[in-house]
Amino acid sequence: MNPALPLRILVADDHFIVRSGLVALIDSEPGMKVVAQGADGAQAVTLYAEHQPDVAILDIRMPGKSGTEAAEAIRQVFPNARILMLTAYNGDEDIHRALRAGAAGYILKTSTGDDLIPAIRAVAGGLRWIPYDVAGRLAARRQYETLTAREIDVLRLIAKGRANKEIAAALAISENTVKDHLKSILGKLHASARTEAVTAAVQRGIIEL
Amino acid sequence: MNPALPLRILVADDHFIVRSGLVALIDSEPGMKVVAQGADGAQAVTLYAEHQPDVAILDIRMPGKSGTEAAEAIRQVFPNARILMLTAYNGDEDIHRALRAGAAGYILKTSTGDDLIPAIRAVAGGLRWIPYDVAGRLAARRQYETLTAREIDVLRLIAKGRANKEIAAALAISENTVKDHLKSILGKLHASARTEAVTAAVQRGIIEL
DNA sequence: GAACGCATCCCCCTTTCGGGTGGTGCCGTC
DNA sequence: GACGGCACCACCCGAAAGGGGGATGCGTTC
Repeated sequence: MNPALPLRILVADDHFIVRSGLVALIDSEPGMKVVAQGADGAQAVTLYAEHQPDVAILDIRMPGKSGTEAAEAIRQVFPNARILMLTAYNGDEDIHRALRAGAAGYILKTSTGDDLIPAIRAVAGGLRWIPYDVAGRLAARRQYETLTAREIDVLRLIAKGRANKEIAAALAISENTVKDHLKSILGKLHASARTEAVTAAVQRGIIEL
Repeated sequence: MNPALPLRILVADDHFIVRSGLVALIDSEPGMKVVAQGADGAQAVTLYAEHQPDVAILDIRMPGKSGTEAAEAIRQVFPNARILMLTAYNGDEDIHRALRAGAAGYILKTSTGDDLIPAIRAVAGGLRWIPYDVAGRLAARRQYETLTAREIDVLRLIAKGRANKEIAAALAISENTVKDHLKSILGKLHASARTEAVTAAVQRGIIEL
């Protein structure tokens, strides 16, 4: 990477105002500039392939394809993609998801330019950027298994308040099978009741409300 | 208000990046400029009194004193304060709280400059500014009664997946009473099961996950 | 003081849920 | 071909949920 050339950056966030803030902060910094902007994960993937920037800054929560999904999609095609995940929340789940999806670092939306710019440079240089206060929490984080497509189908209907019998009718399967999927969901999410499963899944970004 | 003088604007948002975006968008617009920035509701109140801007743009959700609380505090001292509420979410509950707190307008963080600038001018001119889709929802909005404080206590524990018996123990009341509150919650939110009540309440901004 | 909302408690009942055990067929991996 | 994961189905059973009913006390509002 030639230090004489400015860092080329892609930003993706569903909030136009946030994108404007990022652009303002980045473009006013010598040696880096925003070359593309997207409003959701799907756009981020397309724009990444088109511009192949040095760093992609993705909001972790976006409508449609989320930042994590976009990161996974990008890194399937460009395994060396350097991704900096942006989030409004400081929850462990978001952070872990970001890193698992292949992000090299993450920053909070509360970050000032004094934090954002070094983070971008670090990620561009192939380093990781993880805020100190949560680096330790990550290791002790509780693991959970991934849900299958069918389990997520069931979970979405559970979130709508549907009873097992109604879910069975909607998916054209037996109520026993719905219960089977539910058992599996409860086990994987370490939940003891359907309501807890739904809130846990929402917090982890598995489903949306 | 003299049209020759630029509109003086206060922005308050806990996300530095969002503040930067607002400043960039506003200051690049002729006839308006940001005169003060705050990171929470308390700062917004102090800065408002200090600068007495033409328009205050407040994030509805901030740590400590929220945007709605700040708006109420400001309008107690300055009843003619023109407040534009900013939010990432468009839950009905947020919108109602904002308008009830005395906000003249309401914009989403997804808004572009083409939406933000007219909103500021409208509010500065003493008009209301409600996004079209929000206005429609407000009119056609499914009416639901407000929950009591105790019902929200119960609902929060339900959202955590607690059983009625556990909730009774946590709140030091009888399980029958918990069931009574739940019955009331289900009726008020037009839900048929506790899980649906939780998702409906989250979507309306009554509780958070 | 009557009416009302709120919080509290109690009973009843039926349905649903959650957890256990068992099985089949399919598909991909080792 | 054996193994594991997945989707599917079945049965049992105790616990939990939810939908009725009625009741008390305590404030506030009319």
